[in-house]
Amino acid sequence: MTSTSPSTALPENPTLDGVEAKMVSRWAKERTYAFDRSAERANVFAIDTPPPTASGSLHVGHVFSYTHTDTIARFWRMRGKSVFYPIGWDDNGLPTERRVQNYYGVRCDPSVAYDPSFEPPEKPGKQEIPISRRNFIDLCHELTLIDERTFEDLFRTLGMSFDWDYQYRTIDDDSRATSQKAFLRNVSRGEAYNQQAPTLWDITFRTAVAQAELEERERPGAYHRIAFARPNGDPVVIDTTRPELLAACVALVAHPSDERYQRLFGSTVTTPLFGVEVPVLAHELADPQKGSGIAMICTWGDTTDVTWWRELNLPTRAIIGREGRVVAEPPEVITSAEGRERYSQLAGKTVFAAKELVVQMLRECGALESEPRPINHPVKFYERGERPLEIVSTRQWYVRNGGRDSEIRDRMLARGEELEWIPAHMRHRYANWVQGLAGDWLISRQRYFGIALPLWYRLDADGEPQYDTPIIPAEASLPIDPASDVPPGFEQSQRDQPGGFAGDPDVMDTWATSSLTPYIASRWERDPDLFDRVFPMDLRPQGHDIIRTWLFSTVVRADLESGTLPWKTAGVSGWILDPDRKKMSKSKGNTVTPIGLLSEYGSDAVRHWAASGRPGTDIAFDPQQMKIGRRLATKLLNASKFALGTGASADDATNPVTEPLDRAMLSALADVVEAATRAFEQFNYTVALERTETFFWSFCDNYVELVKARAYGEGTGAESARSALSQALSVILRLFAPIIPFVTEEVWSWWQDGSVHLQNWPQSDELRQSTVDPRALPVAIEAIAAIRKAKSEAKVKGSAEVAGVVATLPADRADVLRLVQDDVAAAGRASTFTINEADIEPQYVIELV
RNA sequence: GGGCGAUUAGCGCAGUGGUAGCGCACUUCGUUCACACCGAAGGGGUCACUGGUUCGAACCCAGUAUCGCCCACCA
Repeated sequence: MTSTSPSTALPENPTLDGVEAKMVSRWAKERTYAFDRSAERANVFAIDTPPPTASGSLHVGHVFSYTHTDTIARFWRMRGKSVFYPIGWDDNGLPTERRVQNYYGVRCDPSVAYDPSFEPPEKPGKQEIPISRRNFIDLCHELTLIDERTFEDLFRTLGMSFDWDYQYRTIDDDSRATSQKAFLRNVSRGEAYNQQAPTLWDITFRTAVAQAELEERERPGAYHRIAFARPNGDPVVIDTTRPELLAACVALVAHPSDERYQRLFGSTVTTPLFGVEVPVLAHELADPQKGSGIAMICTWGDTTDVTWWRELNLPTRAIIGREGRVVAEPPEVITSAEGRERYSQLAGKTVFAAKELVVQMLRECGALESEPRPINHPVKFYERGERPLEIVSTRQWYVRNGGRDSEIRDRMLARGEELEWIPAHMRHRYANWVQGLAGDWLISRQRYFGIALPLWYRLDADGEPQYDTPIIPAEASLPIDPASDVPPGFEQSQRDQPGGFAGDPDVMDTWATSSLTPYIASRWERDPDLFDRVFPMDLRPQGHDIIRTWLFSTVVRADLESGTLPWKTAGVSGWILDPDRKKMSKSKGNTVTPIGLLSEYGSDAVRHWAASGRPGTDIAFDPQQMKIGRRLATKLLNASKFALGTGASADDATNPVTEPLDRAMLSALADVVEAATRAFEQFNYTVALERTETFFWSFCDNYVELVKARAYGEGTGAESARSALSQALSVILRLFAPIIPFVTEEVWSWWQDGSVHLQNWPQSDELRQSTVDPRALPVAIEAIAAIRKAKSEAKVKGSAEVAGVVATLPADRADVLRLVQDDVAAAGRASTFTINEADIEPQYVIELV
């Protein structure tokens, strides 16, 4: 049989130039990656793709982890699954607000009236322009759309096989309706509640912050030794880093077993400066080793204060307001004229200024036992904030997540056990977090660009909101904006009037919405047919830094709403570290933008580099590594052209493979197929790549060299060679396709129909040869390597003629060598080839011309 | 303080009981004959340390050290 396939059209000079653009447009036009929604659930592979933060920028870390998921998606697609691979954009929340603020030079001021004709300046001015909430939100929508277009271009260039018809935005109406509906279901089942309570508060952004958004930073501070007075005038000295909270002091506390303070428990002392009588109490959390062993409890200097305040039933004397300044009114308990006068000097001051003044006052009245001793200590910050958090009493909405309820906590821990984790040890991070929860999930935020809490409150005759009985909208009316929509049974004129209603002014935490991505992407209750085919999903890919936020909150929501895990497997990816092994992040300024990498090395090269990072492991960024994939892609072009240039075509794959070398090569390839398949099934794209790549280079360097002379000839030997080349190339392209989709598609297009990405994943049994000595290939390689070595040592070129080769090796290996003798002689350009048998290590004597 | 991970060639990394590997970098040689974004042949490692298990340990066990990450109540 000769090569007659009309589809074979080899390029003169194969090149990678322009291949990305060509394939991106072809895949879009042909809808290569469209989800087949007629598939039953069992035949679907559904992925809960992380929606990138639209206001950020994509960096090389995104390229890394998104590539990992894409290889898995492509593998399952070729295995015949209908792959549900949507993409969303996380565009609600504070990051967007900050970006809009900087990009346009504006500031949201809810007191400003809406200006329909407002246009932002060309360039941001020095002074931020105050604009209405509605204008601000319009700009958020505008800018995120621009950003998302840029992201889409990058993802397409990278070769992500998303189905772009299943896009969502976390701020679009569908996401808003889903988020509000899920929240209202939580409310109706008693899983969400509102409460006035001490709240971690960011004074810059003026919003409450959840436990999951905290981070600790080392900050300089100082111990201040302050003397309280016993009724008899004896001093009791405490150490504090927060002397400015003295007016908020409600008690002193020491460890119950601390002998130094035993006699004080139950007695009272008087605060300096303000003359307030406070009790001395005992509590296990007081650490005898810290400071003087006795601490001042204030409302509230830190989370320990909150614990003490709650467990010891102490009164509230909060003095720090939402702006981070001392409030105007002193606590009622300060009654002395002197105390009230001192307080009035503090009122309105920032925490920092108040601290200085209190220290000065203490010094003047002799209550400062010694000068402040500087220390460095951990201080809690909002992860995006720049000033330490304060604790302020506010009313907020919470969702029960096990933080205050051991039954729910145990259930969430069980979910963590039920989930398959890749890599397995990430399971501990989840358990660690859930076990350490300090309270329920605070989901309300005092911000603008977010999804509104879909509630109103009745106002009583005094205009006070009735928080216990919120007015809940009908699900069909969602999404709603309580700031402009009017609840059923009320008139707009009753807004904010006594006896009328008020809209909840807050928005939901961004995680309250992104915890619903499995519901948003699968169009929960908007498209029940789709939902049933894809939920619960198969895979959640994500970074390990957001196990405590995105992963955990998604598990919570699915447990509460559906009583199930949201997905079967969590694939946790590692970080990209810079060459100094520090995590790359924008704030450190050590990020690498992917666009330059993609254009310099090509998408396949960058993907190859990404796929060489094992699941879950951090990897140091080194642009040198991009060259490996580039070289592979180039090799694939040239080797394919050469193999097909022998005349091998798609039709030849059905020719009988008769030659031992060919049969041994195909059997070795069958082993590779099995290993790669097993690896991919375990999400290990790295091992799949490594096995395929090793085989491919040996295939090029050895098998193709050994067989080329025969393949160019005629007869059964030539037909066998061309069949083996055709089969092997087809399989190799398919094995590589998930990792390097561009070059494989390019080569496939030269000689095959359709997209390589829609072909069946290769099966080992199609390649496995029933009668073959598998040693034929390694023995042939050993022989040709010996000839090459002799030529290299003699410093002659590889194409030099060889007068004769004498091989001496054990009888059974000699038999194998005889099977491939002609191929070796041809490839080595040896005119005579003699095989002797002896029970020694194989030995080759090469006589050069 | 609790938890998790890492430590293998100059650099980046594979290798989980059977003769230490890959890529980059390095050395030498080789381009009309698929590929210079190339090929061939080389050099280079007490597998962090100390014990133990085993016929045999980079691998299993115990401990130590160093680095990194996560968590924990900031006096």
